[in-house]
Amino acid sequence: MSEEGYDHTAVERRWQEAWAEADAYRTPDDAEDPTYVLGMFPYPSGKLHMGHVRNYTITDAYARYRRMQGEDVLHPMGWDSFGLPAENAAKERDSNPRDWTMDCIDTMRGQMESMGFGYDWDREVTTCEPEYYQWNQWLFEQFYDEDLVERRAAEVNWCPDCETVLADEQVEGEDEHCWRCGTIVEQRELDQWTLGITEYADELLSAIDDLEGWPDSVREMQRNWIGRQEGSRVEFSVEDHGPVEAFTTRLDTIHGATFFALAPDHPISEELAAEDDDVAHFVEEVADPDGDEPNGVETGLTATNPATGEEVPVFVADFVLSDVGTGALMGVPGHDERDHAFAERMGVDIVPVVAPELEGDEDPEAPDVSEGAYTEDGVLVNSGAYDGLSSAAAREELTADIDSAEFHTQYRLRDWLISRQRYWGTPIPVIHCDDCGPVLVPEEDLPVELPEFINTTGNPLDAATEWKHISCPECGADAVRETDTMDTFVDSSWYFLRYVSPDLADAPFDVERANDWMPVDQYVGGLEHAVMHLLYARFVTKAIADMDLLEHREPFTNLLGQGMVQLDGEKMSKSKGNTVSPQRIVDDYGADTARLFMMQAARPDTAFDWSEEGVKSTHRFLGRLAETVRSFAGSDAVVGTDPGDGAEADAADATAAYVRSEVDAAVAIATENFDDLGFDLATREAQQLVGTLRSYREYVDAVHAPTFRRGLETAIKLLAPVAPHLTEELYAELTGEDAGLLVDAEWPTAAVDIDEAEKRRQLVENTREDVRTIVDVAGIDEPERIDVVVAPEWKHRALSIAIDSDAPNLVGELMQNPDIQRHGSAAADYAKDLQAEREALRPTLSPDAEREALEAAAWLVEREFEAPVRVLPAEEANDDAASKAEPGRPAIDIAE
RNA sequence: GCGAGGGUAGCCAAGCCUGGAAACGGCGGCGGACUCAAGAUCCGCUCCUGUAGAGGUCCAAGGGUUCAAAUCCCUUCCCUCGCACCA
Repeated sequence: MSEEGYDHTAVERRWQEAWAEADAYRTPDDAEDPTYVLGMFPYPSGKLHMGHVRNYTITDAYARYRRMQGEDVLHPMGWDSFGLPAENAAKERDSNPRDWTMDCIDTMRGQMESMGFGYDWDREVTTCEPEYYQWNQWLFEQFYDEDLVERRAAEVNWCPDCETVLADEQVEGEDEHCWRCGTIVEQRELDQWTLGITEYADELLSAIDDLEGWPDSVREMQRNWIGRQEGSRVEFSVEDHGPVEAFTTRLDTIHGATFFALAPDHPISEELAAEDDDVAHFVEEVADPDGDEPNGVETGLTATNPATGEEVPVFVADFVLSDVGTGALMGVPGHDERDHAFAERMGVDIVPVVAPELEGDEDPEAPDVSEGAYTEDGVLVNSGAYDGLSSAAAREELTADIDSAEFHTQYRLRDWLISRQRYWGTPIPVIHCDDCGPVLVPEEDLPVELPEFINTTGNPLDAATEWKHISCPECGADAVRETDTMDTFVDSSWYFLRYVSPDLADAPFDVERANDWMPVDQYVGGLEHAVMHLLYARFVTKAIADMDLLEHREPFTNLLGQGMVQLDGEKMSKSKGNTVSPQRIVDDYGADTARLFMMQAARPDTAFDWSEEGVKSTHRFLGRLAETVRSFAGSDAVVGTDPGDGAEADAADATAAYVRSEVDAAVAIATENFDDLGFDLATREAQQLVGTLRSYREYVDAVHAPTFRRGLETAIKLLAPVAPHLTEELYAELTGEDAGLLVDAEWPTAAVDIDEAEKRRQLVENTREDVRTIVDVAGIDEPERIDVVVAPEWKHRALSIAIDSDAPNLVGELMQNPDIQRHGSAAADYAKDLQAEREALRPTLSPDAEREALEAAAWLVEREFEAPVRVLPAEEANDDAASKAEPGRPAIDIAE
């Protein structure tokens, strides 16, 4: 008989409408500390892809689960809708970015609805609307007032394809390519706006330790990115040029500093290049900062080593980077591999000044550094008065003793460059006046709205002359607007706050409500944002907190980085042409199938392969589920069914008792897994329960209706977060009109704990396997009767005494117990067994629970071997069998 | 080079934090029930040996801790990701 399946299109549409009608996902403003579940909002590129579907299925399933647990839930969605693709698309189509973006948003919102994602659309946030981006401008001005905004001339990353600058975080890989388009970036010198994220470097770093709900990988990447290093600044006096500052983490090695090196673009190098052809030639022709070889040129100058007073040669070298430290360094070839290589090439002295620490009183001996540097900490030698000090102590003392030296902590993190030479972004609210310089647009004049799009080769804002020319707010003179817009990561650095009060007209967010609702409890998204978005959001949250606008200093309590959806082990991508269209899957199999397949395929944070076979199998499962519910709901059995758990209805029905215990087990296990986002295991459990119910239905003439009904209702509820449409439909068919919507229904509770449930399953499974093994190994063709004999009570007692006992002689202790002792040699034998395995003993089910579990499962054995099964207490069985039975391992006797 | 995360049966993938049963589930393969047949569904098997539930070998490789290790510790190899002439 074939499964007829179900009409997924009709079912899904029906319930999407019903949910909308009921406003099922609305989070009222007076909700108290709702569970805040958030997926990273998408860039509206036009169509949902599988990555989106996975991301948003995870948040939706979790949000639905929490809601069924009785929690208020905040689960909003919005659009990260500024950005270059819209501008490019507009140019290609001779349209404008706004219309194109809005079309994309409409399409994607429709697709999200058809996936059944339950968002509170009243809280939708769209960053390209002035109602949103005015607050980017407002925040920019607050940051300005807090001295967190700077305009500075700097060497910046320029993407020639995007025709704009990029922040350091947006340049990726060894080849330094643009994060968005992959083009190799160039350097340009420009006046640009930056936000002072470095002010927060220390806190951004140290607070990572407390982000226990974040993946280690992300925490580590952020630590690396911030790149805190403790060391000392020290000045070397360069002949004719005065003191030059260098940074070092190894001031203890300063007595071995035998040269001094400057970056090719260090101011002194540039001065020297102007008058020295060799230096100029090196800087312009030879220097190769990306090469493996440390190249350099002798300047002929010397510098004074402040520790030794000696004159050491000064080089311009390409391995010295102007944006690391001070762009100048002291070279210690004895204790740094790269300095060593350079010194060998240039013929500079190599002097060991740190020796390995030795045991006992032996005098430390300078290491041989002729072939390679000794880079470990140790004990100082060749360092005059500092000889014998440990490296750590020497760093302290030298920093104190050398006049120009001071402790300094250095970061790799740079300020966040937010200027972009693009149209489709938030205008930076600044006016440039020849007399007054850059002036903020007065708060009452915000927002600075984007002018009409002009299709031009440069920045359209430059071409918008009418918009651009304005009078200075301070002196009234003719002035021009800033034509750079903000990095779109500014938009996403605080959008999670806007959802709290999306329509608020006089502030970016409602402070009191944000204090109650934030932080986001569960954030889900791709880890390509591990540094960029997630670091900016943390920074902005902290800065806002310091403006007394928020009591929270971290935005996201728990972070899940969802894994990729792959095809044949490869990432799906348009360029590879190996994408699977979510739309097609929804058309062919329905949203529930797509969602359930994805959630059961793997844990949400691991990559998995898309499999059409798997999708089909999931679809067939949903068909079986529908058939099972419908044939029951449409039968006479359901009439007059008490919706209680039915446990008391017919205690003698062992098969029904088995089903009930499996229902409890499924609830206990699925609930625990939902709690920690283990959707694969949770849905598996629910699917297994459906299988159990179907086996039960097939085996008995008539199911015990209350039990069966509870089983179905449980399966429906356990699957509801992942496959909401079909379960809603079946819930209505099973419970009738009055029960209300499944989205609002209560999560089921289990009568057993996981430990108990697993012990039962283990016992049943082991016993069934033992029967199979015996039948197989003994070559029994058609068993006549199968007896399962439960261990006598006294053995259970002996076992539990043995587990608790720490007596040296266990046999002796057990035999002192009269209840055990009176079983004579059988007791002695068992006691010896227990003694032998003493350390490995583990608690089993109680004798009653064990017998009950076996009786309940007897039908499985009867069905499989087509022979009657008796579960007997030891007293009723023959002595031979009874003597073999042990707690957790019943004796089995099969008659042929 | 530094750092993080991994390597589990033919394949995918749980378990590892909190040590205790050849190790969940799916796919593929094999056998059986149902069927004229196919599909679907259902019941088993799928490391080796074994005529009563046993024995052996096993979770990248090697070593260690422990009564007991896929699980804890160390070393090595391989994979993935991030950072990197970082002073």
